[in-house]
Parts: sequence; structure tokens; C-alpha cells
Amino acid sequence: MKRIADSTVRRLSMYLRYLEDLDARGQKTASSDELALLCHTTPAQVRKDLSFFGSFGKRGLGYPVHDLTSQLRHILGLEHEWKVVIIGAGKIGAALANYRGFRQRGFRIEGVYDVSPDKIGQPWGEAIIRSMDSLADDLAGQDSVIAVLAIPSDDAQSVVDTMIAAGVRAILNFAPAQIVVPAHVSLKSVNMAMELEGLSFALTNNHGYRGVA
Amino acid sequence: MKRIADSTVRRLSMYLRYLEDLDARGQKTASSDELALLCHTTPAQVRKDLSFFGSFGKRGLGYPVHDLTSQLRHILGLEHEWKVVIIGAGKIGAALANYRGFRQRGFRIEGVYDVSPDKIGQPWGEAIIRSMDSLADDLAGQDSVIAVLAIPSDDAQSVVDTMIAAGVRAILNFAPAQIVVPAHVSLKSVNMAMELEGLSFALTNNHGYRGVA
DNA sequence: GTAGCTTTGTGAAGAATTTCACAAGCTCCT
DNA sequence: AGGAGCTTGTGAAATTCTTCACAAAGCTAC
Repeated sequence: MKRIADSTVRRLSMYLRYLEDLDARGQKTASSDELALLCHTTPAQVRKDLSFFGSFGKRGLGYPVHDLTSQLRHILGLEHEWKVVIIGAGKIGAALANYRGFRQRGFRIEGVYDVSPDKIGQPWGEAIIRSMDSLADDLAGQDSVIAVLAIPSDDAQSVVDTMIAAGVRAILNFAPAQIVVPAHVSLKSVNMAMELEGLSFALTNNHGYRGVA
Repeated sequence: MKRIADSTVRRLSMYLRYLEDLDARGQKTASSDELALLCHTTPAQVRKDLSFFGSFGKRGLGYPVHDLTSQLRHILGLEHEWKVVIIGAGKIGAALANYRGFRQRGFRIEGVYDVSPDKIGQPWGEAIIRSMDSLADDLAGQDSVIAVLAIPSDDAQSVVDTMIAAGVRAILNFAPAQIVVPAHVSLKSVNMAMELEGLSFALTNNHGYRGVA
């Protein structure tokens, strides 16, 4: 299969969100025009994105909403539930655990881990904070696990190494640090300071620069 | 000035982070090779990125660390402090308020606002949760303000409209919703569910796809 | 059934971004 | 002072991503 750009995957994710809305409202079909309008992109872009994976629409009619929803869920690998472990029982970890969007979209928070001995064993919402040492055992045999890293930068790389040794193959990193992972592990980083700096740049150099929605 | 790509700005931000480290350690110069290694990019990319803004290096020697640090801070508009108001006194707002990276890099949390009458007036860390209605007055005359939106999606657009009416010109949005802003307002959105879905896609279709560090 | 309207799917064109490759410039050493 | 050894800055090439434009195909009405 051809390599799919990151930007394409993000848009697929967005199409899915809106298609789910339309489906819930009982709308049967949607044209690339309509989707483009909702997602602030172009009809051509919508069609091109979808065409990488097959031809789901009917000419003259548009895309069947319910069917395309399933197809996108399949493409994005959202047909089964993903188990999410949160590493770092701090404020960011807490915010993520409560984030509505996760559960709604099939990501189930499975457990919370920390390195700090003070925190291990403490209750945390409905769960108990567990030790990183038990991660490998807890995940033994588990396949669809995504780890969310919400700890200070200093420890980030060493914790990542521990996680990978424990069998984690996907990491969403919130620590503002460059993390290195082997090729078989997928990593995404969200860096909030970097986003703010992007806004600072835009405000400082407003030569027609526009932020990204 | 030429339009600067978003990806370029993100990398500048990253160069700055590492240059600050090097500066703190007393290193005098750094080559594009060294920066590229630290930031996981290529030397040519580093040079090209910097060359959009001037020529800061010395051939045969590299870039003067301390000087380039200042230059980048200037380019990114980080020479003065930015005031950050957090809209939404929930878990995400709390996490952001405590995020070390913000304060460290010149973003000062100025106040917390909410729409919910139950929350308004309540203490929140060292501050008191304020009403959105007072936003316009509070910001009157203030120039360098960035609003961080951490509320549920349903209210997002209407709150954004209120903020813009109050004079906000830069918004970092954490609500998983498409927000529309007029051209003079800069907007960046962070969508955590979308990031997780990207990982789900990568794990499901691991045909050489690699996440982004 | 076919004319007219609509919308997809897709090569090809265009734009944007990254990488290449090398001349020019600086430092250090002798 | 001159040559050797680096490293920058930058046009040009390559690659990646987006937009265009249109043939092919479905639907509706008569």
C-alpha cells in the first residue's frame, strides 16, 4: 500500500467525527462538498483522501453516510477497543483520564502508572496508581495498547524505554522532550509550549499568516 | 516577507529549546549538523529554516549559540511576556495552568474564566474563577493575550465569539470541535482524540508508517 | 429510454516543502 | 601569508501534498 500522509489520517479522523453526527441525525448520504464544508477543506481533498482506500461513493449521489462511517472506522483501526494506559498520575494524566472524547471513541482507560513511590498504591479516581515495574506483567499478552506519557521531560526517555521493553508499541507523548523510539514503535508528540509559541509567532509576524484549525 | 510554513515555525521552536540548553551549559557555537542531530532533522533543513530570517552563522564555525538564542526568541516573538487566560476551569484547564513549560517560556497565566455560574467566584489555585462577562473589561487595553480554550465542544464556538468580541486575537483550542475565526485571529487546535486515532491507524496499518516525534 | 442534472474518481498540473550539492567564507596551522 | 579543513547559505532538483478539470456514472423526470 502507498504511504498515507499524516495530514490525510487527521482528515479521515475528522470526516469520521462529522459522519457520525450525520448518521446519528439519520442523514443517508453526504457529498464531498458537504463534508468539505463541515471540515473546512475542499471537495477534491475529501475525494482524494477517500480514494486512497477505495471508492465508497456513488456518482451523482454522494457517499452513503452509515456505510462510510464503518469503512472509516475500519481504516482507522477503530473497530475494536483500544486499551489506554496513562503513565504519570499528575494533573495532565488526570485531565486525560477525564477527557470525554477518549471513551466516546473506543479508547478505554485501563490503568494509571507512575514512577514516584509516594504515588504508587494511592487511589486515583476509580483506579489505583500502579508501579511501572508491574507494567510488563499487566500488559503480558495484551495486544492493542496505547500508552499516554504524561510525566516531566527529564524522565521521559527512560520511562519510554521501560514501556517499550514492556511491549508497548504506540505512545502519545505529552512531555516536551524529543523521544527516540525503535522503528516498530509509533510515537506522536503533543507539545503545548510549541503550540503557544506558534501563536506568538503568528501574532508577532502577522503578514497574512494564519493558524491551523 | 515570504510566508513561513507552520512546520518551519515548529522547528524554530525546537531549535530554541535545544539552544537554550546548550547556552546554559556554556557551549559557544553549534553547527547545523549538531542541531539537526538534537532535533531529529537534517542539517540542510536547519540551515534553510534559519536562512528565511537572516544569516546567523559563521562559515567553518557554526552558529553562535547565545546570539542565535536571542535571535530566535525575537523571531518567535518571545522577547516580552505573554498573558495567557484559561477559559474553562475544568480538569484540562487545571492541567494547563500547572504545566511547567508555559511559565518557563514566558507565558504567564493571568486568569481563569468559566461560563458555569456554579464555578464563578470559586477559588482555583491562587486565583478566583471569573465570569466570561468580565473578560472584555479585564482585557481592555491589554495587547499580548493568548486565550486557551478548555471547555466542552458544544459551547466552544459561542465562547470563541465572545472572546473575539472581548479583543482576543490568539486562541489555543483544546475542544474537539471545528472552530471558525475571522482572518485577523490566529487559532491552533490540539485534538487529543485525533492523535490517538492516528496511532490507531499506524498500529493497524503498519506498512512502514512512522509516527511523528 | 434518454435528456439533463449531479457527483464521484482520478490523471495531470500546480504549489509547497524538503533535500541536494557546491561555491563562498571563516579559522587554524605551519 | 597560504593552504587545508570545516561549515554556512542558497539556487536547483526532488519529493510530497493539494488543487484542477473532466470523463464516467448514477439518479430523476418525462
